[in-house]
Parts: sequence; structure tokens; C-alpha cells
Amino acid sequence: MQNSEALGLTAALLAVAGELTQRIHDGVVARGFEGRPAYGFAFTRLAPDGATVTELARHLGVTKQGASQLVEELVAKGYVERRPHPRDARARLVVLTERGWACTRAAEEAAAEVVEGWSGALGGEAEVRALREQLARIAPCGPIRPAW
Amino acid sequence: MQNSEALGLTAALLAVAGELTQRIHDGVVARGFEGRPAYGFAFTRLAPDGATVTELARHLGVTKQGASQLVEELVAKGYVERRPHPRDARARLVVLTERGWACTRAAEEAAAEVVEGWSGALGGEAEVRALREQLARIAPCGPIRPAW
DNA sequence: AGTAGATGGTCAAGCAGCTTGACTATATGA
DNA sequence: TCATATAGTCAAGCTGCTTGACCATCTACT
Repeated sequence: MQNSEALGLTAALLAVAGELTQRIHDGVVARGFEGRPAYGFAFTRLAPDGATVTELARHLGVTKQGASQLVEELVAKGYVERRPHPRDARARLVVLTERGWACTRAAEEAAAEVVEGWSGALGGEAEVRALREQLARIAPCGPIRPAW
Repeated sequence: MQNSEALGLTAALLAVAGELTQRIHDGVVARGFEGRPAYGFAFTRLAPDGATVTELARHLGVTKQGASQLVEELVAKGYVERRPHPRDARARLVVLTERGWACTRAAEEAAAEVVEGWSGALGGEAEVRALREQLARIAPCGPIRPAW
């Protein structure tokens, strides 16, 4: 593998990632939600049972102050709410509201639309699944950098 | 393909893209260059024969003022220089300096290092090449959003 | 129990990197 | 030749993050 090929792979990967981000965002907006792409990253961490600001910060790869400001924004727009933490009086659990869940579903739909388009380019759904599995193998488990 | 699977693919793709961006940046810094990831995007457009500020802006998906500021930064750090455009007295051609080329090569090396690690996770270089080809098929030809 | 240090969260100020708006110089076409 | 479009820059403003300071609470050690 020559170095220039690695750069070609990098360019393709980042172009696809950028395009995907943009189109999911557009799709979410088209479904009546406002926001910026960073919301999506936050939602994936908050989705199951909520999370604290500090956990969210680690997930996003930003400071806890940055995460706190994002949560403030999400609260103002009605996507999440802060609740007292059941086992730690210092902490507050940030959980999705019904509207937050609806926005998450909208993002899923938008993502599915884009990915469906990839089926055509790649030859079928099996290829898309294969792509997903390959990416999952090399995906890091660390913090997600807000790359959109 | 269920919607949630599309979101899983999205998460994996963006995680890989973020990780790759970070590690290329780290590798470039380790080789003695300073800068931010956006430089890499610019270099890929400037590399062959240079480009005007407006062309660069379209490539990066930012305003021409934003691109102009980035070029100013690159000039100050010695990575590029502005030359009169051969056929348009309004325009100026931004071209890489020798240091700019050296930085590009450093980025290639860093990218190759990361991609080499993927060979292990995927089973071999053939799989990496296949991944690259799949991504190239679905990569957009439009402007690259500065996702790092 | 009492206390020192670690940790969760917020407020405030600052900064980087982008935007919009206004402007000049040059090109293009009726 | 003049009207309009385009390349580029300067200036000001905004957004989303950072660093620094601080309080409340938890944890562990004495």
C-alpha cells in the first residue's frame, strides 16, 4: 500500500462522512426539527437511559463546560431535561424528552434514506452491511470527536 | 435495512473518520509541522497546480473570505505562496511551497501508518483496498465539508 | 466523626474560525 | 462603452468552544 493510496482512502472516507452528516442534518431539518449536527452525537449517548454532563463531555471529546452549554441549548429547545441523579446529589441526569426521541427517530429515518441510496451505488444491501461490519471493526471505542 | 442499522453505520463511519483525522494530525505534528486538520483539506486541492481562493473556498465549502483567511495563515506559516494568476489579473494563484509539499508528504506517511493498522483489523491489504473502492463509489464529487 | 482531596456542575471571560456586509479591481458581454 | 459579474480583501460580528474560578457533594483516610 503506497502512501498516496492511504491519502486517497482518507479523502474518500472524509468526503463520505461529510456528505452523510450534511444529508442527515438536512433530513432532520426537513422533518421539522431545528439544531446542528452535534445534537446527533449527543443523542446517541443520551438515548438509552440518559447520562451526566461529564459522561456526555467524554463521549463528545469536549470539556464539561462545553457539554454543559450544549445541554443548556438542548433543554431550551425541548429535546432533553435535567433530572436529579438517583445516586449522586452532585450530578444531574440528562434524559431525552418525547421530542428528543422524535428527533432521534427523524435522524434514523434520514440516515436510512441516505444509506438506501448507497445500496444502489454498491450493488445491494449485502454490500452495505459488509461495509458497516468493516467499519465497525476499525472503529475506535474512545470518545467520538465532533467531526461535523 | 432497518433505520437503527443505518444509524449504526453512521456512528461507525463518523467514529472512524474522527479517529483517522485525529491520528493524521498527531502524526503530522510529530513530524515537526504545526497546523490544524483543515490544512490537509486545503492541501489536497492546492497540490497539483495550485488554485485560486475562490476555488479553494468551493472545495472546502466555506465562504471566500474564510478561505482567504486560511490562505493568509498558510502563507504566514510558509506552506503556500500567492502568485499572480497567469490569465486573470484579478485572481491570484495559491501554490504549495517546498515546505507545503513536505507537510503533505508527512500527512501521507501518517495516513499510511493508520491505514496499515487497519490491515490487521480487517484481515489484509486486499480488504483495505476493497474498503477504499467501496467508499470511492459512494463519495460525493461536490465540496468537501471541513469535517476535521 | 472529622477532614482532605477528588469529582460533578456552573458562571464568566476569552479566543479561534467562521460569517455577513461593504468595497476595489478586473473581466466579460451587449 | 457601459452594465454586470467575478476575484479578492478589510472590517465587524457571531457561535461554539476553551480556560479559570468557584461551590456542592462524594469518598477515603485518620
